[in-house]
Amino acid sequence: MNPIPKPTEAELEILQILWAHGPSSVRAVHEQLNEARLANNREEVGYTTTLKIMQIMADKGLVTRDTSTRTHIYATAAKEEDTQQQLLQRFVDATFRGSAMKLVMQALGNQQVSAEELDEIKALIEKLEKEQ
Amino acid sequence: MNPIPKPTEAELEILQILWAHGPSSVRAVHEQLNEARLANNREEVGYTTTLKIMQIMADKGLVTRDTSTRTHIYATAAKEEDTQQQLLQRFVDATFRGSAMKLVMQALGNQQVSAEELDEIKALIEKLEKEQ
DNA sequence: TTGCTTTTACGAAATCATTCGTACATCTTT
DNA sequence: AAAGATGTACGAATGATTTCGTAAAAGCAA
Repeated sequence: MNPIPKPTEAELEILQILWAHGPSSVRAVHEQLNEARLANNREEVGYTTTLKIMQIMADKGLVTRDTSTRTHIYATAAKEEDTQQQLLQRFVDATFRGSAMKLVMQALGNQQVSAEELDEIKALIEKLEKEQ
Repeated sequence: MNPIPKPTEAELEILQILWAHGPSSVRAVHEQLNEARLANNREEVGYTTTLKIMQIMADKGLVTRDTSTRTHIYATAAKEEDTQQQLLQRFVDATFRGSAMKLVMQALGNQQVSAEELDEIKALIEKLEKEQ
């Protein structure tokens, strides 16, 4: 919950992989990373680039690592939801001048949200309204 | 609607001012900018810094400018909602692995949204559900 | 053991964003 | 007209991020 240093784009990409796959070696992250990049026609990067960024992330405290074996194993330092929450706050401020409501309206209007998901959101709203 | 080059943080800050105030001179933007920065205890910047960034924005096509008088007047090249939509798409992909629903749930759960705004969102959801 | 592969570490280049100094043009005031 | 204020243009310094080459250590295979 303590404010996390803001991850850069490359760092966030790696955090996503670690959240999705759990603690991983640099090799495993690197392969996932380039797979995702290929799927989005972006440039692949070299192995030592991925390694370097993960080392920087460890320095910054974005990830922890187990160095007890030769192949170090990296894990995220913060929960996905906590990090998302902080990034969301910054994004709302920077892009929607602080209005979470505008962001939600835009997201609902133009992004892909299924009928079931809409129901879930409605249920959450009703729960929130009761709490007030 | 054509994909806009991704604005940097400094550029987005200036876009916000232009959206809020309409076409403006560098001087006017600069004053708004430093006022906002002061209010958030961030560093103020020099006039030529603001000028330079706005010139770069014109080069990139983020803004247009009227140079027919000595004091150039800058205006945003894209509508606020269109730009927000594109930034939102990128943000959802980068931070919520593409799940707009997760983003909305997080935003509703932890950001400040008033009861009236919740009602508005609920109304939008019901409208969307009818359309399906 | 000797050579091949995998891994980490480190440093430096390349790239991108931000900042500002300086120069020069134009307008305003006296 | 001269002085001062305000404006644009441009280039370069600074700082942050990303990229990768090279080296050394550790493990593996013949």
